[in-house]
Amino acid sequence: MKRPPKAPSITVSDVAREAKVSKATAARVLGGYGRVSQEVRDAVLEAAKALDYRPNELARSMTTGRSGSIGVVVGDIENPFFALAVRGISDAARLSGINVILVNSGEEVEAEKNAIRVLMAKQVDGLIVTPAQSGEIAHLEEIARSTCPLALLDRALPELDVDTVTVDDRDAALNATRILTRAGHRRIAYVTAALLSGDFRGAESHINTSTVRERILGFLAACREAGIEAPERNIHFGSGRSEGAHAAMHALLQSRDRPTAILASDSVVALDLFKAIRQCGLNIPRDISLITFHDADWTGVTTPPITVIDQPVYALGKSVAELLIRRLKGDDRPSERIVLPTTIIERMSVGHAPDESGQAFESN
Amino acid sequence: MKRPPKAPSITVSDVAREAKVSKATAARVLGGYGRVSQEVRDAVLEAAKALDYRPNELARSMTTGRSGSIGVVVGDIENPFFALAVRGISDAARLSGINVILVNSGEEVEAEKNAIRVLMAKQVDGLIVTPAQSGEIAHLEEIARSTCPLALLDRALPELDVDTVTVDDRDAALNATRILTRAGHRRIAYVTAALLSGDFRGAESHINTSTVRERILGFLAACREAGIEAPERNIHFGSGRSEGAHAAMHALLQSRDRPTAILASDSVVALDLFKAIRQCGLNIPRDISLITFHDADWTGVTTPPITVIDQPVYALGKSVAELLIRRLKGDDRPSERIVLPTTIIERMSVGHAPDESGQAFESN
DNA sequence: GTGAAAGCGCTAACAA
DNA sequence: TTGTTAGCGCTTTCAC
Repeated sequence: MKRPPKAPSITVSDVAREAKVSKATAARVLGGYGRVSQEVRDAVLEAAKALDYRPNELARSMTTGRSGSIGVVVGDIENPFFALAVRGISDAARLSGINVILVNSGEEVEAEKNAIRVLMAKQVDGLIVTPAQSGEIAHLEEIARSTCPLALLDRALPELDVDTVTVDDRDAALNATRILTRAGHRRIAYVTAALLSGDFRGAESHINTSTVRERILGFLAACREAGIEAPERNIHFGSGRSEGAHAAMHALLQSRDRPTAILASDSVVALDLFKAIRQCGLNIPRDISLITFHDADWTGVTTPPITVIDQPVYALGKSVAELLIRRLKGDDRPSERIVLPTTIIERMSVGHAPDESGQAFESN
Repeated sequence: MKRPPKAPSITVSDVAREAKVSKATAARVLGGYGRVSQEVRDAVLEAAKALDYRPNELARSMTTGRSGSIGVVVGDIENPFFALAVRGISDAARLSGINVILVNSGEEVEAEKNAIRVLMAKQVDGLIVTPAQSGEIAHLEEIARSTCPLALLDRALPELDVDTVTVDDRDAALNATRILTRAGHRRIAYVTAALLSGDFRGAESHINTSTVRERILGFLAACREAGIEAPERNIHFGSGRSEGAHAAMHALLQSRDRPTAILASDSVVALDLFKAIRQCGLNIPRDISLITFHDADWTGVTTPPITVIDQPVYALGKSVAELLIRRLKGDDRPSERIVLPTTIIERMSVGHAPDESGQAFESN
């Protein structure tokens, strides 16, 4: 069977001719707008079926200006957190008959910029983004200024007044850290894959990715509450999946004053930490305690199972999509910032801090 | 700041007027085709920048017939297997400047059909699909007959003569099962999330999703080789994430003649099995051995770590995308079926079969 | 209720 | 090299 060089696709005109009506009339019934008599409608539909007519969405979008799809830019679709959030978005979108075009930024601003450019060029009706870096948001500000609705997922940007859905990161970090301090830990590390742009030391309020800032604020608050000095020394950025990060993790675990407890920013980081802890011959929870954000599947099956901060990830995606879709439908209330609550699932990865003599107590 | 009701976007004509050239000339430099003198080009580019011109991809696609994007339909983006394969596809696509539109079918044929319809309507240049069900492939056959290149990922369809990339599932299942039989196991179960359409008993050759069929063939071959009778009794379909599947899993593990070893079809099923095994108070590998397809992250950190079939998942995605992109570029060699090799990573989840008296030996 | 005609923003023949 | 002129397939006035 040979492939014809070009697909001679059936158009509205073809259907109109077949049904012996005008192009406009055929278009009306095929496009589902305007008023058409029942008889004519039936005739057109029959002709369409006979000819196997398929609408050309592109042409439709071009005239209407609407594409019926929204663009979603996430940091890393391989992270179960995003995978689940995306399902929340997809489900909500499907309910409204809206398609989702998904692009991965790999947490790189350039990729993010490019993705947004492409999506805009494809005339998406709206955009959902998890900003990769808080430093460079000019491209997002531009969208916010435009007529294309933008919504932020998981990471708020204070200077961007758009619909945003996040979780109460500060509270979550606070509560998680308290579990650690109450177990007697003093050397507690917060380990995140996020990159820090510029210097940090005490300038936590200048971190403008909300997720990162809020968590650090919660972490520090709990530490200070427990009278821990200079807790900010124990915040470790950039623990993503790189050689350097891996090495840094090992260095951290093998240093003389290694932390006795760690709070991980996501399940991917936590898994890396878990592996590194093992490789260093350390035992959870005897030598070191671990709590992580995100109740990933595997956290319940390790030995010991990991205590986690359970975020309503699916709801996060669902809500942000609903917010965006409401905008698409013309709602123009002032932008909303929804903060979803988290809970902590206590499992077995937190133990008492080893005492100064080096002897350890088990617990939990 | 008020939002204007409509975006008066800058068009080629606007740029042409500003640069004092014809629309065609402006279009040539903006679209990057045809020949234009350097001076004129600069003038147009400058005008475009001054006006902040953004091309309308939709309009472009409509005239060229090409959209510069490919559609990808996967079963479940939350499955790390697909997430990784999708990254392979995305990376390959990016290298060719092609965009990826991703849709989740949720392993449902209706959703798959719908996704394909939408993608075609959006004029994607090509399609990559992991067919949800082998029974209903009329919609895929239709694409195959059309001018839109189609490529299959991970699951081959014998009656569909299109580019396909899979792994050597039969060989993988054969080798994995042999590890089990050699450890003395006789009651070995194969557990898969796949649904069986129609009856099964001995009719394995009628299963037309290659992945499922090939694995079963390999599994059965190894069982027969070991002299195990009626091994097909131990094949369990439909172990996805449903109430029923969960119950069935527990029933299987608690039955009098429960298997002493299990081969799982993917890491999601394996994790569920792992949890169920624990809940039933069984111990791996003492009471039951476990091997799974896909070297998911977590399989190395459980106690014990799980022996896995390591599939080249990223390469799977990358290859299929490369094949498809080659087609887009006009290559019309006969369709190719690439089968990638797998390896087995032996960890600690396989033990000797308990002897008939019920006493167990540990091993591995 | 129906039809004729004018575009949407772009590319692609064809002339000049 | 540049400009002119048609469309792509659809929606949308605006008459009839």
